[in-house]
Amino acid sequence: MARKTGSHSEITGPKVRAVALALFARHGYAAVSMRQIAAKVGVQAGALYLYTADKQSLLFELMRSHMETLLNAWAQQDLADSPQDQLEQFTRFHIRFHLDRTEAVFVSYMELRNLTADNFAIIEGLRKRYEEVLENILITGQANRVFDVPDTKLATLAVIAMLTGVNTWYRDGGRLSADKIEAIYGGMVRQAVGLPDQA
Amino acid sequence: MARKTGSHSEITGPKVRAVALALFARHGYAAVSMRQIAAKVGVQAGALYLYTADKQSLLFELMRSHMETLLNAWAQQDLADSPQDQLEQFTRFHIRFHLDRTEAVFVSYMELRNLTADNFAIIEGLRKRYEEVLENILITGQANRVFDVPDTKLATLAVIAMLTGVNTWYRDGGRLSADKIEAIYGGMVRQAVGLPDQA
DNA sequence: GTCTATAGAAAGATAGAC
DNA sequence: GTCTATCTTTCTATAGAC
Repeated sequence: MARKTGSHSEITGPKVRAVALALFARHGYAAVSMRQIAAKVGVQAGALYLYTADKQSLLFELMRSHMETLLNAWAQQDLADSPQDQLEQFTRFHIRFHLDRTEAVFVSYMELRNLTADNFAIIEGLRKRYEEVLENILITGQANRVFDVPDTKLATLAVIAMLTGVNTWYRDGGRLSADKIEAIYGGMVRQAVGLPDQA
Repeated sequence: MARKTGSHSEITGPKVRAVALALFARHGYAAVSMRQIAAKVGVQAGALYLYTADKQSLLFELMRSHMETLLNAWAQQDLADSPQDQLEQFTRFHIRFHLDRTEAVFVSYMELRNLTADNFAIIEGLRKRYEEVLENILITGQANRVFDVPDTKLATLAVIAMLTGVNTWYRDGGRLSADKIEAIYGGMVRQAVGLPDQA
């Protein structure tokens, strides 16, 4: 019952995905060859097809996994009581989660057009579920008259774009710590939805 | 002195760039072949090299041209007097300009990693010059105590990310007109920098 | 499970005819 | 100015040995 010696599928499989993620993030899906991935993993190109049906499946699996990890991570949050606190919670959660996975975020935003139509539809569905998390917070706060948001749909997209934008310039060891950035963005988001400067 | 009949460099050259822009925007730089571009232009692949030194130069020229058009368009604006009005002017200008050139915007943000190091540095320089336009407005408004912006650098990046994000979801004939979108985003930006709901 | 070998297609770019 | 033809390289994916 012992597994055959030399079998490394539990190691090599994840390594293939990790290497592919790094290379896709740096050079782009279309610019990366299966040979490049194989070389970095330390196997021959043909061996990759033991771990993925093809290059497209490799990309899709990376994106699907990223989106589901995101949704699961939010689902495990202990949701705050008031819409104001939920908004701050979401802001900090979003920035932190995305700064912790810059490669997956980059690939998930940049490589959408390289998905097949079917795969694209699945990823889009997951992305919309995440947007609904924020929109529901805004809708509740608007109904309670604590927010001033003329269009919750646009505000959702505006806030998410603003927060995800941090990934385009943040670098470890830069001028501001992640915590400080969360605080500053938290303040800007509060003001953007019409809350006073401090609760 | 008459130009040789059958010479079309003034027509074909721009057409090559227009076709390349459309294809790069849709499929990505790395995924588009010179043969595909040539087929859409209506020439053979070899003929493209009469209008561009290579594929990289074609990409760079599209991005450089886009950024310089952007900077020139802003330079020709009649600048408003107060920081508040300048901020609204910038918001409307940015959304309008970017919605009018979705392909160039897409390529200029997505294909940065496919530029050579030298070309990347040039494009980055142009992008920073544009960011300074907004940051200078925020700095002035902050100095005059009409804005409440704890960090003008972060606020600059946050506002630009928010505004450019419109391009990811806007479609002609959608729920909201460009003018309405400008108004709603104008309001959110005002609030984000600490201005009251209406001037 | 990984290898070598290779099929088969397509890429960027150039040469030289017209 | 555009063409055909081609050089050279590289690609994804598969077949079959071990």
